[in-house]
Order: sequence, then C-alpha cells, then structure tokens
Amino acid sequence: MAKVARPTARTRLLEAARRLIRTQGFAATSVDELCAAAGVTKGAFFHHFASKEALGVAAADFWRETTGALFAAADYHRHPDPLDRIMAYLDLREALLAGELQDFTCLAGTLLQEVHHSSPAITAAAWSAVSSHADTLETDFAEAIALHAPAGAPEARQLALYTQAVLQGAFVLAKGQGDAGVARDCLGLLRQYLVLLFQPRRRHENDPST
Amino acid sequence: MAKVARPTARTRLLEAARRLIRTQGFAATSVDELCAAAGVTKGAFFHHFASKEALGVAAADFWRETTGALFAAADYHRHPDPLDRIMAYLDLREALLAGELQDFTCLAGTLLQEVHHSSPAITAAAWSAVSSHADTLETDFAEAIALHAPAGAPEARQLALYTQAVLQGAFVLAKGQGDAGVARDCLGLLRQYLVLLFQPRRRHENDPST
DNA sequence: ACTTACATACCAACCAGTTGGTATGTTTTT
DNA sequence: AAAAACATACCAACTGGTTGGTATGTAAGT
Repeated sequence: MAKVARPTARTRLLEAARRLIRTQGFAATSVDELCAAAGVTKGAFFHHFASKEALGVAAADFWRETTGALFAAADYHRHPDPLDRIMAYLDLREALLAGELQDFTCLAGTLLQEVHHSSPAITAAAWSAVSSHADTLETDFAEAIALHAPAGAPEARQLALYTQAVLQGAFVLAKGQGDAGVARDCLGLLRQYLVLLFQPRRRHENDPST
Repeated sequence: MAKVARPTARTRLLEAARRLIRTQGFAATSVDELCAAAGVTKGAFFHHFASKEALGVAAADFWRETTGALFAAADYHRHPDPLDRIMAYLDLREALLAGELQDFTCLAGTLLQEVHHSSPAITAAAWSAVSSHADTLETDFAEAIALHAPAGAPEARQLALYTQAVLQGAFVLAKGQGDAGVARDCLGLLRQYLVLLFQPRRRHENDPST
C-alpha cells in the first residue's frame, strides 16, 4: 500500500507535463518528450492516459490540486481581518515570483491561451483551476466588504477574478520582458487599488470576536 | 507601392496568421494550414518567409503596425484632459470586446505565452508590440500625473504596463469562461482604480499610516 | 538578361497513437 | 492451500500521417 519508494509513472508524467508545458506550451510539447522527461516509455504513457488531450486534462487537475493545497496550507489565513488576509495573500504571490519564468507562471493560464478553441475538456479543467482558486479569494473579499463596507465596492466575485486577471496578465508581461520585475510592479498597483477601495472613511477598530 | 487590386501573398499570409494564431496558437498552426487559409502554395510561403519562426516575427510586427494605426487613429486623443483620454481609451477597449474570442484577444500576448522560451526573435517582436502600445499610454499617464498630482501615484510607465496586464489577464479569463463578460468586469475595476487614484483629495479623515 | 513572385514535387524527421508482449500482483475457484 | 483467472503496470517496436523545409521549374515584370 505505502509506495514511498518512487513516484509512479503517472505522477512522474504529470510532473514532467507541469514543467514542460509551463516552459514550452502544450502544443509544442510532444508525447515522446514527456516520456523522456519522465523516464518512462510511450506504452506507459498511453496506459495511464487515453490521449495527449487526456494528459492535458489530468495536468490541469493536478495543477488545481497541488496549487490548491499550497494556498490552503499557507499561513496568510491566520489574520483575523479578511482584508489583512487578502494583503497577505498578495505578499505571498509576490514572494512566489522567484526563480525562472517557468517556476512561477501559471500552467492553467498557459493552457487556456493555447487550447481554448481546440479542446473544451482541457479548457474546462484549466478554468476550473483558476475559478476554484478565485473561490477561496471570493470568501475573503466578501467578508472584507461586509466588515469594512467600502463605498462603491464591486462584487466579491469580481474582485476575486480581477485579482486573478492581474496575475495572469503580469505573467504574460513577465514573459515578454524576460523577468518577474514587471509582475512585481503589477502586484503593487493591485495592492494600491485595494487599499484605496477599502480605505476607511470613518475609523472603526472593533474586532469581531473569533 | 500601391497594390490595391488584391492583397499580395505576403499580406494574405499575415492576415491568415493573425486569425489562425489567435484562435489556435502558434505551435498548433502549421505552415500548410496557413498556406491553405491564405490561398497560396508552400513555395510562396517560403519565398516570403525564411522559416515558420520568421513568419511569427512578421506576424508580431504586422500586429504592432495594424493595432498601432488603429489606436493612433482613434478619437479618444481629442480630449484636452489626459485623464479623460485614458478613460476614453478604456471605453474604446471595452467597445472592442465584441464578437468571438479570436476577434478581440491579443496576438502578441498569445505569442508571448507560447514562445517566450523557444524563440527569442518572436518574443522580442511580440513584446515590442505590447511595449510600444504601452508607450502611447505612458505619455497620457505622465501628463495626467503632472496635471492632477495625485498622492502616492506610481510611475507613468508602471500604470501603462499595469493597464496592459489587466487587459492581457482579462483575455486569459475570457478564454477560460468562453465569453467577454469577465473581461468587461475587469476593465470596470481598472477604471475604478484610476478614478480612486486620481480623484481630488477630500479631507474627511487623516490617515497617518505610511 | 535578370530579378521577383510564385507553383509543383518531394523529403527526412517527427508526430500521436497502436500493437503484441512481459512481469507482477490480486481475486476467485477448486 | 494450490491452481486458475483476471487485472495492473509497464515496455520495445512499429505505423500511417503530418511536419517544416528544400529543390527545381515557370511566368511575368523591368
């Protein structure tokens, strides 16, 4: 039961897919290349995945699960004030902008750009990854709006999706510029928007007991 | 120079590339497919372009020129106040969110996502398209900052690039959701950020936080 | 005569996917 | 408990079609 010795071929293929698709894109990554990177044969590939498209779906699901677990385990949730949680989330996103481009850019966003027209299945899985991550933000935004009652605030869902849009766009620009600097700047401006939006017009320091 | 009768093979190839790459991506678009869509033979393709990569570079340059001309000719420049020009620019961008995804998404952004690691030449050309468009916005932002003197405003360049990031991210989300609605929402929130940033300071409460 | 602008025919490499097989469990029957 | 039946995980070799790119030809403009 306990198989700790070595990741199974399926897992190694998914990890190879995560790396290769983030660097090269989906269409430019061949099945042979994936097998070579994972150290398995083509037979193993098509044993675990019915097609290259099925691997794309599985890779998007794998991305949703791994990133979901990463953010769920992060400690920005510890802040009692939901707005503090959101700011700490942005701090975390900024801290994650390290290493090479393929180390911090989003697999789901890359997939969406490429396959939105050719593969509904991959599109749905990749969108699910983005959307479910936005869900976790939406909760905090909804609480922040309820608590701080800013004037003219958009819906929580819109704020959550906007946050994801800024991140996705920041990745595109980072790929153009070749480094994460521009992405960092974008996060700074997003942070300023939220500060301006939630800025107290009257100061209330009462803390909801939790 | 004036060949009005029928677009030359080169132009038809570039138009086909614009359409096909926006819908399918660069890697998923084959030379044969491009030739068929443009109604030319492979000989014509390789007469005008040394390689598929060279076509990618030319397509990015074509994109920069055509979109550059479109925005240069738009009438949002007529407003005397630079902030009005920026808001009218956002109105135009929102109005352009019509039709199918491949009709309003950005060729340069799509190219950047795909080829940032495999083709420095295409990356440079696509980034030049984004960057030169940001240049035109940067001018307006610089004037708006000088005129309205908002407190804590970022650099004009950062604002221009942030605007592009929001647009690029909005396109990614639109591809995930399958329609432009989410992109429209993102533009709305970007507009709100600029309103908050440039709005004249009213003194209701002093916030001594840094 | 010479360049430009195409067209036709072709190629080696690569592509996703298939085939037939082996080794190793696991479950069911006897 | 032993044998039979089945399932899982993987592999090496192969296939038909597609890929980007080339070699060669031709017709028109200058």
